[in-house]
Amino acid sequence: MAKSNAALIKSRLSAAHEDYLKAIYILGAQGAPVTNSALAEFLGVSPASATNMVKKLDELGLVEYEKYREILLNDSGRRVALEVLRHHRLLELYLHEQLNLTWDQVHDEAERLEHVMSDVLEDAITAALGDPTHDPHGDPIPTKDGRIAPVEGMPLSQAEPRQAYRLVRVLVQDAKRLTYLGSMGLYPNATVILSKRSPFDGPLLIEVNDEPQALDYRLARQILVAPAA
Amino acid sequence: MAKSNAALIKSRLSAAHEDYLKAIYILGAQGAPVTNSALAEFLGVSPASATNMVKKLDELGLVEYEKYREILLNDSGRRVALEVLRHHRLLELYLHEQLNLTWDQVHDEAERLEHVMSDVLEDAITAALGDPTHDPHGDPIPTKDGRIAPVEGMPLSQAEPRQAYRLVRVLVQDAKRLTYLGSMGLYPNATVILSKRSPFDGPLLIEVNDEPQALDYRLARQILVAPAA
DNA sequence: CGTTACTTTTAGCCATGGCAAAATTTTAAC
DNA sequence: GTTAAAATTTTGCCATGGCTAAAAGTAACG
Ligand SMILES: [Mn+2]
Ligand SMILES: [Mn+2]
Ligand SMILES: [Mn+2]
Ligand SMILES: [Mn+2]
Repeated sequence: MAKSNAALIKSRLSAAHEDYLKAIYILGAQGAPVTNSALAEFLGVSPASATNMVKKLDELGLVEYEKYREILLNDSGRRVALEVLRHHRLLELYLHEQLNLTWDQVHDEAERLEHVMSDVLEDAITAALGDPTHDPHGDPIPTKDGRIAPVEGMPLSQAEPRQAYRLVRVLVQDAKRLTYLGSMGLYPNATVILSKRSPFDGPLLIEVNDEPQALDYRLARQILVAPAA
Repeated sequence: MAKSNAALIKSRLSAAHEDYLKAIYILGAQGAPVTNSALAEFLGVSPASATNMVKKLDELGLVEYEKYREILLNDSGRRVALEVLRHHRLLELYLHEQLNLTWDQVHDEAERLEHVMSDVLEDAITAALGDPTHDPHGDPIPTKDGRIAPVEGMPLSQAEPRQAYRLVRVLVQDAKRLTYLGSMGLYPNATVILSKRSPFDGPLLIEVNDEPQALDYRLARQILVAPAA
């Protein structure tokens, strides 16, 4: 046979297919079952459109799917999803490190580039970055053979007061919020100390690299930290 | 008005639109009138498909077109074409210079990336390269405001024997032939001397950076040179 | 356990950008 | 000028990936 089955499948996948698979992976990684409506909302399409595409992905042998049930990636689908996610996060890091795009600019750019990147370019970027493991938001970059580091860290909202933590990951996606967090120095590897909690899920008083800052509780839940080394 | 007319038009253009406009520009720049069949062949689509798209481009106000006649870009269309061409050639150079792709790999990659590159990325690449004027094949890069340097150089096939020339541009597109030319050192800025012509449009004996080489006449016609400084 | 609210699928539509085959127009040859 | 060849357009088709509205299924509540 000239091509592997995997290569045959992959060559037929459009950007839409890839975004759906990646979305199913990301939603699944968040713990909850992947429903049609969650998928549709995540991708900004109608539920009818999501049903339509999920049926196609099932026929292509990329997801396990039965009407009205949870949508599950199978091994083939997960492999594709992780490859696209690798592209995305490598691109985000490259754009940030080598081309000085800000961490709130890189997502939208990577969202398009991820679908048109050749293997040669993927390898060139990997080499230029020295085989990196995490993107600018602290998200782990899947390896070329489809492995991905487990989620580390706990929400800053649950940190012990007065302990020094290292910021490991920012789950915030919104560009404006990222800009704001960056203005406080809340990037991966920043040193963060929780000085004081407010009652009623109120704002946290924190120190970021020794600077005092106030941080909204909802944002603090989306910032993951680990005890400082 | 919130957006300029130009911005309104541009936001609706697909990769297909952009490739057609770029193709019309490139074919036109080669001197001959742009016919439907030439356009179809250049893009690898059927003549019916080309007709269909050209009609759309006419309706969008990007080309001047009347049935059975030559296809002409108007100012709007030329502006778009030059912007896409700028993307293409900036990308080719960036991929070659910064990511070490070979000059025969960059075209296919740029052909896809050119359509999904934001203004921010374009500017970042421009800055990283120091506002370059020519791509790895010696093709001029249009400026951001849509100007493009005129074609310089004469075909190597018409060079004066024993004179030192500087290679300025390689019109060859085929990846295999580019690899071959590269193996002889026939890159832009190489010093080339025509040692001897063969009769009957036969091969040329040349010196490339002081190394003797034999070069097919048909390839020599696609290599442009200028008298060495 | 039946009714209601919610989710999901189905049905039918649309725009895009391809194609092949047939019809038409232009061009070239006589 | 007529005719044959070549180029171009028209016609009708297809796959893709959206959408809305209507139908159907699932789940939750009293
Ligand atoms: Mn995407
Ligand atoms: Mn990220
Ligand atoms: Mn292109
Ligand atoms: Mn080029």
